[in-house]
Amino acid sequence: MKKHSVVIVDDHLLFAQSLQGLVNAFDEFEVLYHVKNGSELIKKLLESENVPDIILLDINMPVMNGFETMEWIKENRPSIQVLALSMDDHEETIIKMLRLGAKGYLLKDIHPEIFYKALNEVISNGIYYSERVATTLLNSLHGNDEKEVANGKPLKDTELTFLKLACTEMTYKEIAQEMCLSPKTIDGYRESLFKHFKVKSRIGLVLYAIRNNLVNSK
Amino acid sequence: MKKHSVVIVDDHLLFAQSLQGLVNAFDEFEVLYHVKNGSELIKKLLESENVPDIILLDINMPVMNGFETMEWIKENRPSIQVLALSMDDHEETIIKMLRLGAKGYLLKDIHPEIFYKALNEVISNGIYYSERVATTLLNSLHGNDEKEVANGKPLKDTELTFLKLACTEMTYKEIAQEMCLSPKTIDGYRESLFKHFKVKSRIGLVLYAIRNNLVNSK
DNA sequence: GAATGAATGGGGATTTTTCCCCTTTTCAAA
DNA sequence: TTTGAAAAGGGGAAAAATCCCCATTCATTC
Repeated sequence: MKKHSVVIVDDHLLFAQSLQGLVNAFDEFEVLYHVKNGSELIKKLLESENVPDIILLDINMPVMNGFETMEWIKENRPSIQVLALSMDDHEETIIKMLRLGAKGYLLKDIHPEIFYKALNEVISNGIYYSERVATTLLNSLHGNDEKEVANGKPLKDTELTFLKLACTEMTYKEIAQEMCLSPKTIDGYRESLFKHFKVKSRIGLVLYAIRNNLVNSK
Repeated sequence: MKKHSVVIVDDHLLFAQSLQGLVNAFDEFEVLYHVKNGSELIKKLLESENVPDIILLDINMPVMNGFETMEWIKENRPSIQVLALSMDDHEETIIKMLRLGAKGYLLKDIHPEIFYKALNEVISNGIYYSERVATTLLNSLHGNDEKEVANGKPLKDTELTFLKLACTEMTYKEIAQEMCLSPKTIDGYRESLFKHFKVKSRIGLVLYAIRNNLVNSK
């Protein structure tokens, strides 16, 4: 029986190496290779005709993160089953990744047996949702429509730009100059995002953005 | 030859399991057991007379984190060599952990061979500093005295309490009420921390606190 | 006892943030 | 071509944050 091939994309070498050992311990799976980020993955995929069955994709990586990488895979190698792999259990991150086409979302603190189950499920069913991820998805649907819009709708480019700058020590006046807009327009963005995220102050906005990975916190 | 015994403390089961496989693959080491947090570790240490040689200690854990656990080990099982294990490469975290008595600080993205080297070093030399950690330590010493004081001196309890509350949507007035102090005293803390951390605004303070794990960002 | 320094707190001014109500411009759908 | 919604921008005021200078208390040290 031919083993299902797995590729690991994770910048934490220790984790990647350990994970590779774990996967190889399963009879049905074997690791083709592992790479440190999306760029390296794409290079490997382009230069090799050996297409993996499954990609285990970390989200938080330097150089090219999981979201960008997922987009590329969806566009160029749609047949590969991608399982997102992250420590981040925030709703927005999970939803974003699944919308981009990931077939499952594994939290790094799951039990190895569940991990094994996930690999099998994604091969046989083309999808794997853990209970926790399914619950998260349900919760996001059960909220009122307002919240659904709030958490599901992607931010416009200008809003995201503003949000990133709001997560710095710049004043709104400086942000306005930076974005070549009137301070009043910036004030409009601010008010809009306050309502959108249900926060009461710029501090709340920054905390929300960081907690939900809308900006790089580090 | 008796193998050196290793205990893993990490809430990421997948990582812990994988790491266990890696350690067991080394001839000189074997994993005694792994636990999910500090509380479980202490329970195991107390009920078993089999004292491990090395503890691999994650820092970010629910229930009982790495700092608290380290303090307990230093107090009650000082003979055990503890290697801190974290994704967090921020200066304050590293220094805090080493001051608490960790014999080394491993970043989770290190190469498995370096990991192997670290295990051996901590057995033979009682200490292992990676180049990156050593550099971080050096940088923290090479800064001017002001910075050394700023980054090395632990915060007073009141300041830390204020800092945590400042990382919420509360106004200073509300924080003052919460801490049963005059708003003016709070203003003093604020100004002091601004200078201490070289930030210009409350936003800057929040970002600094989160980036340096002075508060829980999530 | 005097000096030093930290913790606490006040006065007061300026800047920034926050909020609400409004107008103009733009741009695409009807 | 109209119309309607979204984006951009404005006025103005209240609240919060920021800053600087200073007073009191209290313990420690010289």
